[in-house]
Amino acid sequence: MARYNPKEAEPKWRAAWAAADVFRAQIDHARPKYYALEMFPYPSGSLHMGHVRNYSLGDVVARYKRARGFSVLHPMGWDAFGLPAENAAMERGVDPRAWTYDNIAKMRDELKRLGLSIDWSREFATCDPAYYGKQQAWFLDLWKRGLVYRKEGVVNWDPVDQTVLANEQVVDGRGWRSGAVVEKKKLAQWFLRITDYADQLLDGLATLDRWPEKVRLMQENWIGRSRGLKFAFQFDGTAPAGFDGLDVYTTRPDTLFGASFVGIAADHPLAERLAADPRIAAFIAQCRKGGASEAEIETAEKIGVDTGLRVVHPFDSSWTLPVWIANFILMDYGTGAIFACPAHDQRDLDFARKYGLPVKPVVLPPGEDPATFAVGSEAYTGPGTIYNSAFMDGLDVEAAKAAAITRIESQGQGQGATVFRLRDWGVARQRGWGCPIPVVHCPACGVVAVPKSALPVALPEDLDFSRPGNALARHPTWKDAACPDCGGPATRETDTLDTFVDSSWYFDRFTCPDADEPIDKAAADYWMPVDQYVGGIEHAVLHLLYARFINRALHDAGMLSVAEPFTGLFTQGMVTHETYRRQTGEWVEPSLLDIKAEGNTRRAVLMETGEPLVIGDVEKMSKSKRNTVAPGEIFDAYGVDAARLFVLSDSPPERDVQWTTSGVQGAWRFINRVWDEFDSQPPPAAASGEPDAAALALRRATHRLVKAMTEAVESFRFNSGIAQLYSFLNVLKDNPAKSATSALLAERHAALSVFARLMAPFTPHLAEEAWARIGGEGMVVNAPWPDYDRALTVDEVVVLPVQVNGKRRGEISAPAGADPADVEKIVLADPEIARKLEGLTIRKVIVVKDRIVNLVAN
RNA sequence: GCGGACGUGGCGGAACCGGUAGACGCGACAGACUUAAAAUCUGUUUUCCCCUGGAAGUGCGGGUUCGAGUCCCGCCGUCCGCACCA
Repeated sequence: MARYNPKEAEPKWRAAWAAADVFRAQIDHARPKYYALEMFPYPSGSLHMGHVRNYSLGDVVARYKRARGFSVLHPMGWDAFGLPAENAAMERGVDPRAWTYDNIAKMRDELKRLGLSIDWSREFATCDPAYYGKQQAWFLDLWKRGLVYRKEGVVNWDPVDQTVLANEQVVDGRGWRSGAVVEKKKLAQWFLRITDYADQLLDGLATLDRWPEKVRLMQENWIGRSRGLKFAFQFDGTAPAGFDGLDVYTTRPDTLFGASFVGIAADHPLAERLAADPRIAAFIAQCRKGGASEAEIETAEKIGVDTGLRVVHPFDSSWTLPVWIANFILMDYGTGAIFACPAHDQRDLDFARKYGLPVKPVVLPPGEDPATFAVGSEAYTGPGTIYNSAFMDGLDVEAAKAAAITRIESQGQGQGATVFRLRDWGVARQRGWGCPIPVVHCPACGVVAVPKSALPVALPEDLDFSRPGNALARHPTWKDAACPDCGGPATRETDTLDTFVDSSWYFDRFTCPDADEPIDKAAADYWMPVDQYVGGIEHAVLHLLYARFINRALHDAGMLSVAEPFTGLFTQGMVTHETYRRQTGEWVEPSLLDIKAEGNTRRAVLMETGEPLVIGDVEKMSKSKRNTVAPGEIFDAYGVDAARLFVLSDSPPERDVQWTTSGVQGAWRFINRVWDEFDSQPPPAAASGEPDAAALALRRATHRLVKAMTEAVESFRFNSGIAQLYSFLNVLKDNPAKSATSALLAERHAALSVFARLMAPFTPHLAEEAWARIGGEGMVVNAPWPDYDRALTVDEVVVLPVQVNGKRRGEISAPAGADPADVEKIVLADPEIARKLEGLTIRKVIVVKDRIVNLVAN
């Protein structure tokens, strides 16, 4: 049997594709367009299996759509700014620019080796001045439109990376990259007004019907829209200087008559104003000390201090409420102040019980008696009828909310309000390896935009990264500039933009990588939106929310016609591997060990010494657990197609896939068996006469395969599709060329031609080699996806299982589409089934056409 | 605590609309080829039993239905996201 030789075939076909320039994307209004995109990689220097999976998945889509006649855009670039380059520079004394471009060169070679259907002519890196200069241009446009502002504010400070983090980049109170506990720091910051788009971003989710429900939900929760009432309490007696009233926000205005006290955050300006009182000062200090980590919040007891101030109830001027400072109220949500209704809010209840404050129920649960209903240690938050509430008595919760809002509005004390959890996006980073914010600070004119003619504001060549901190800020001359307005001496802004800004519009730029404007509208109008975006779930709220925001902002600035950038999103699972440790606890990498199987148990030993190892959990491939497998080594051993095939075949794409050596060997075996079928097929001979039974059966199987594969690819069930290819190969093996009639040989040739086209998105190199072997015209990459005849996907005679009372008791054969009455006759005439029915009377016969027969009998 | 997803052989998984549960692959076992091994090929492989057949079986307990892995109710478990959000 001839072995398939990927070492020879794979480079040959990649060269052939490149020579024919087949993947160049071209605007062609005669054809439907398709934009397939995978999240672009950070150029870390080496390809890992996660990349192999991500880009193989996207490549299946891109190649399939090409074969279906779409004009396809499938580009690639590099998310190239960011801290790893600075860290490499600091640790090894290399230049971050050189380090990054070297890594890009290495990874480009590895990616090209994967045989992806990429239009490489559109490649760029976000650290190219030609890219970030255009980013600076639209940044200034957004500034002009009021979407960029500077504000002194409390920011999340990562003490390890020495930079500011956005809220989205703080996970469990720690920096998303460094893992360091985040500190609060006051700093002048640049913000993008993402909150202006909160409603749009939320409502837009409803239109994204080809996004995973999970991601839409995560964004919905992150944006966190809530509707309620914002109103001001008047102080009883003299108001503290500078305070007319006390603004609070509530989603439960229906419970206003259950008010017990008013609470403010420790960071609230009023609390700070009262800090002259040492008791209050001490309490504020105590609150600030408390960490923001998950565990601390979980266990933190609700504590507070009474300010001594009192405010007047909005619906009863004779009723006053005490004002407390409480640790469970957050300054950065709502107004940083609440009115508390302990009977119907658990936090308020815990607090009220601790400090002996009143608990007065105002919502009566259905079926409860108002005379006896009482709240114990659990607040009642369910539906019910309002009572103890003057003008709201008898209303249900929703009606009471509306009534309370109307009354407050008519009193001029406040109004219905929508509040978001989403905060504006702090985009400035105190880093040298990033896109400079294109402004100068002039002592006379203030903050002044750099004119577009002077863009890009490029990074200097000679940044010093030997020490932590902002290399740009300490550069001796770079920041010196003339003010564009008055010409006087001024200082450049030394903050750079968050790298998530870089990745928020690269897909737009891919449509026109050489345009003078940031986005060429004609090109973007043709290609956008991205029809299928593929990437990891970890970007569910970071990148995917920012990109949606920026795209909308650019749309509103007239640069784009499309508001939502990605109409289809697919989030793929991770690549995992078993972990192995020595008895001492040290991790051992897979290449150093041997797995021995005894029956159903497996044992791992160190290859060199035979030392037994502990087989641990299956986890995401990571350097720290040493459970990685280098793609390059797999490509060398089995070829690229085997690696692609395995990561695509072994699990559904959205789930994690477990890398195993035996699995990739299975894929390699399949490739050789496929090759053997093509290799053993003699040159096409004239088909002789009518196809015989075997040929017809093969034809039907082929049409069934096309149907199954088409449906599997369309619905991202690539693993099932590949299983169909495996099954079909078994059919081919059962009809070998060497013993075939000439009619069957002709049918085999047709089947192989279909097979080559169906496997092309998955194993593109093998498909070309196989296509050439059977004399296919041109390259398979240019061959159309095969069609199928629905009539041929069903057999003429179907085997129907026959159940008696729901249990399988036999089967019969019937013509496809046979009338239920005829099927019933066949069933009743069957002696085997008659035997099973002995002593029973048939009560009912259910015939499901071409599927099953069920006899109900007793 | 809130929200969501998922529980199927030794393993990854299939079963798309409620219609033969376990496709396909991996592993294991047996056989062929071989001096031998690797590779390759052929076969078997959910469990149990009184084995020409039969029973049970998709986390557990109920329900709907002629028929449930699939739908409904209640538990249990695993994973993910958010988390003092007023």
